[in-house]
Amino acid sequence: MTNYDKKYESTDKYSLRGRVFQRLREDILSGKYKEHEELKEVAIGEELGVSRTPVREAFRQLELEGLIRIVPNKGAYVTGITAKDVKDIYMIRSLLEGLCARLATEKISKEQMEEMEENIYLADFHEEKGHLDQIAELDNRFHDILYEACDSKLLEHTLKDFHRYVLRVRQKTLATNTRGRASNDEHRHIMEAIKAGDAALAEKLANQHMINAYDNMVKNGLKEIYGENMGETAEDSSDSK
Amino acid sequence: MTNYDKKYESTDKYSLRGRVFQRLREDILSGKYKEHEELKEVAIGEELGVSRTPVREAFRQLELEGLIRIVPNKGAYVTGITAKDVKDIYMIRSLLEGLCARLATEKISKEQMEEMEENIYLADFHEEKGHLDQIAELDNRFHDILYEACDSKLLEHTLKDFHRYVLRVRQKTLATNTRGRASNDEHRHIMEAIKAGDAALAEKLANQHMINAYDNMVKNGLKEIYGENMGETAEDSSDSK
DNA sequence: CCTCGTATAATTGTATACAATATACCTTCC
DNA sequence: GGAAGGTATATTGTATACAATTATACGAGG
Repeated sequence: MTNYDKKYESTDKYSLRGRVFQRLREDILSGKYKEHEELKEVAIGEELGVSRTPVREAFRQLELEGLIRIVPNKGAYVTGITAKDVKDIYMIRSLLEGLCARLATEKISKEQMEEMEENIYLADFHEEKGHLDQIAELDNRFHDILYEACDSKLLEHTLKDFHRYVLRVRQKTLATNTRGRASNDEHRHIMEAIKAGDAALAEKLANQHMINAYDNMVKNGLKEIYGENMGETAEDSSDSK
Repeated sequence: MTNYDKKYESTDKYSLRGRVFQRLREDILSGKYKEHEELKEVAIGEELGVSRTPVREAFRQLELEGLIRIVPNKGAYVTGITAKDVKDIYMIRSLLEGLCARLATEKISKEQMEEMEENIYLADFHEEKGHLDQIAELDNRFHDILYEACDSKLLEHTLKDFHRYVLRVRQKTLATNTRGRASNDEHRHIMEAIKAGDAALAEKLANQHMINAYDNMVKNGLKEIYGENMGETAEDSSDSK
């Protein structure tokens, strides 16, 4: 057990700070607080019935998670994700998910393997029925299983960070297209490679899975959301005020 | 400009919290505070002449940087790095430094290219003279230049995180061996590949550079520092008290 | 001698008061 | 009318007081 999971253990669910942190993270990821929106300490505190102290500490944590940006003596703002950020993240994830799949081939446990198979089976079912929410949920869970199976807390932590970071964008694009089936087929092939003990193939398939996911995002509206200026910041348009 | 560098801009150097944060980070990385040592809010506050509030906020940031671990209602402890952690980091860095070198081949600026060449030239000089401190400094700087040259704030940020994280270990191993020359030669080859526009070669060389660096660490005392139990935690030996 | 429990001390968690800073608005002067 | 400056207000930064929790020491009971 490394320091990294203990770090996560310590993300205190029951202290006020921990609850504020988790609540704000949820609200940012779900879109309740929109990009570039200012978060005021007193307003958040009153809404949650706590003082400024735990709110401030939660802010410091959210900043390091990359979800908000704190400008000294000014305020805390929900960060925007640029199209360039998304591209970079998928580039990085492509390599690291490949590494993760390769390591998982050696390290995956029986239970994890079974949950992975069940995950794919269930996703097929919900795909038939058109249950978009469940499909998204299972998709997320598939990757989490993979992360946990690689037996590297550091890699797991890094990948979960990136994964969470792009969730905001994914929610806007995945629900309206037909990527679900293809994605699950790719999951199946990755799983089969791992089960067969073919680490090199698992790595290659996981690499490609990320590339496909990104390509699909671009095709299905990423540019519409973030503008044609892929690579420029979305924040520049709101800096006047 | 993405949110990530703005995040870094906001690492306030002049507020008390920012100064405490940077000071503690320095002290942890330099080894003033040893692994598993407990950091007490009042003690740190008195030493730096500030109240607990900025210290607490600095702790929250240090935790997210992975330098300390906060156990609710108990305390803050300097994190230990296990041999497994180091191995995982170098595995990840190998891939990402390769990606970084590949991207840098397209994106590097004239100034960055020149600083890189100068860096290698200077490192040769100090290698001749046996200036170990300068060699280490130039080695760090070479990688920072590479990170900055890839034109991805996200990748840069991620790599700097990992780089900083292993510095503590590296200081214990690099100063006493003859890796300096070989390392600088590898830097030169990476630089030449970038200069020649050969992205694939630059990636491959950067991959291998990390693998070599790790192999050298293992040969030169990593196990002595962290025990033979590569993969187990160093923290288990201090949990009784 | 060991174990358990209680009291006490030490430490962190939270709230609040006060200080410093930034923003907005209004006045004044050109 | 517009620009410069100052004052009021809002917001964050810091310090401190108090509450809650945890660790420690000590003594009673077995």
